[in-house]
Amino acid sequence: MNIGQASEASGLSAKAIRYYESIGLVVADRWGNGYRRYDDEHIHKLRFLQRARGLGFSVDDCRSLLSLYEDRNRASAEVKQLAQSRLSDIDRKINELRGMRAALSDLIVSCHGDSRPDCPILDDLAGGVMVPH
Amino acid sequence: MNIGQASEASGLSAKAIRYYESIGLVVADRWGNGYRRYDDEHIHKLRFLQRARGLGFSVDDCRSLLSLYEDRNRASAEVKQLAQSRLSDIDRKINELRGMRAALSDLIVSCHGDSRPDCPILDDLAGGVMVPH
DNA sequence: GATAGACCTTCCCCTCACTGGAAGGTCAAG
DNA sequence: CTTGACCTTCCAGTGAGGGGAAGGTCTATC
Repeated sequence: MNIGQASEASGLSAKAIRYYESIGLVVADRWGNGYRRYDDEHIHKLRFLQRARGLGFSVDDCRSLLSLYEDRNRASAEVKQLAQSRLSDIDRKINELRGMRAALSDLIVSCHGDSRPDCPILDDLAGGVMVPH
Repeated sequence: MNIGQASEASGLSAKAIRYYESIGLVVADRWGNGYRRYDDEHIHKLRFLQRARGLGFSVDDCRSLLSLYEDRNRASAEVKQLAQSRLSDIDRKINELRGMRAALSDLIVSCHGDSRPDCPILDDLAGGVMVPH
């Protein structure tokens, strides 16, 4: 299997796969012509990476997860802890975005949005004045 | 006012202020000794930037907002549209994070998290199998 | 007047997780 | 033999600054 098929099979771009190899995450074998050769084990790990990245784990998290995955004797507690810390990150981000959303939404509601030049959004940004409800 | 006071007054780091100057957002005057000099107008714009960035506007958005702010004849509709598109971005991100959160949370619940090596989180990442409720 | 320390300057490299592109090698089909 | 798809490595860039070096400047103290 060349990198093109590996890309298709894993859902990662060829660029990403080469990048993961360059940082030592999933290192392919080589054919005689220098092309990368992937077997099922590689694809498995690449899919693992693709899914973990999709869940928001950093590449560094993925390195830990992969090594935990390859260690037959690891405790699941370690993995759970990593996942829980990711969950906290996600919750924090969601809350932050909700705060932004509320502020921005208030501003948008209060802006008539026509051709008149006075705009509560800019006024708020300029002065930091709270928009009255 | 030197950059240190400008930093304190605006809530931006000196590095950020220099960066904004380097990309032409807020360009300071200079004293005779080469130090940057800030007046109230500069501080005003820097605070504007700080608030807009805090609401998640990109630096490029900020460039637009600043020029809209400086244009006495602009229509508020333009600003409102920019803000609304930001709001959509935020909603999209929140939904994406909620999806991640749900998936991750399911996995965490199903993982006993003790010293046993079998771990549904890793199993899911490895196989892409849905965790049964 | 010397010196210490706080502040300022520019400059360059680092981040993160890749993406884009250039220059060139390899392979299968026609 | 050529075309086009595929592959290789390497270099540069992204966003939004952060870290730190090397050196200039200001103020206070001795």
